[in-house]
Amino acid sequence: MPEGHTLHRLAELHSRRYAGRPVAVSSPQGRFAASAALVDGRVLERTDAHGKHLFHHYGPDLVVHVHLGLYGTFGEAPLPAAEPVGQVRMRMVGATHYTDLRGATACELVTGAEAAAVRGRLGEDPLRDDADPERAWARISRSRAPLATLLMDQSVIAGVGNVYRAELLFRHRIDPQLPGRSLRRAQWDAMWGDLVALMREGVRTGRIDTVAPEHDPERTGRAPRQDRHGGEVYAYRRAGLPCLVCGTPIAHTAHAARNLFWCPKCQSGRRRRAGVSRARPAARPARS
DNA sequence: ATTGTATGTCCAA
DNA sequence: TGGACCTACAATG
Repeated sequence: MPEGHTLHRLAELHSRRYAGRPVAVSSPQGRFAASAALVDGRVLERTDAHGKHLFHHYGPDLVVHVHLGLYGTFGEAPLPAAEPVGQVRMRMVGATHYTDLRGATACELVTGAEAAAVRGRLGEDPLRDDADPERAWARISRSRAPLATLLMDQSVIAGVGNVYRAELLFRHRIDPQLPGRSLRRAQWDAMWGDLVALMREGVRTGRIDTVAPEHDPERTGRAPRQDRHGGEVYAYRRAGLPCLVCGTPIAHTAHAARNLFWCPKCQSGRRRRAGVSRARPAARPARS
C-alpha cells in the first residue's frame, strides 16, 4: 500500500481530521514517547507529504516525520479511543477521531531544517505542485542505469514504488532494462504526464488502478479479473499470467532485491533497436 | 493455528 | 548482498 499516493492521501486525511486544533499525541508502545510529549496538546498547523515521507507540522521546529516502510500502517476510528492493541508507536487523538500508527520505519520528531534535509534528498514528486519534471529528465537522460532502477530511485522520482514502476513501464511499452539515456524525450514527457494522472487517481481512490477500459479482462476474456491488491494491473504480481494485451505470460525476475514484472513481448526492446520506433508511438496511456 | 510474502529503506558485513 | 524492522493479509495445514 505505501507508495506515494498513500502518503499524500494520509496527509489530506490527517489535515482534515486534526489540523487547526490541539492534538493529544502519545506513544503507547513507548518508542516515540519522549518526542510525543513535546508535541502533545499542541495545535497541528499543517501536514504535507513528499514521496513516501509524511510530515506533521506542530511548529517551525516541531515536525513529526513518518515513513511507513514496507508495512507501516495508520488506522483510524471515531472517538472514544479504545485501549491500544499491539505495538502502537504513535497515537493521535483529536476532536472526533483518533489515529494509531504501527510498524513504521521512521517516526521521529525533527526540526524544520532536518525536515528540509529529508526533502532535499528526494527527487521530483509527481503529486506535488512544485515538482519539476525537467530535473528528473536531466538525471534519467544522462544515466546508463536501467529505467527499472531509475524509476525506483527516490532521489530521481519520489513516490514511485514497485507497483507504479511496473505499471508505468508497461503502459508505455518500455523494456525495464532500457538505459535511461536511451529513453527519448517524447517518451519521458508522456510517462511523466501519465504518472501524474495515475497517482492523482490513486490519491482520490486509495487504489492503484492502471488498466485501460479496452483492456479490462472481463471485456477481452484474456484473464480473470484479479483485483487482489485493491486495483486492476497489467504486470505487477502477475508472473505467468497472460498479458492483458497480447496474452504472453508475464515475466518476473529479482531486480536489486525487488520483484520486477513485465510483458516480454509488449515491452520488448527489439522493435526500438530495430529502428522502427517511429512506427509505433508510445502506447497511448488511455487513462484509467 | 501456522506459515509465507509484501507496495520500503537502512545498516552491517 | 543479506538481515532487520515487526504489520497485515493470503495461503496452507
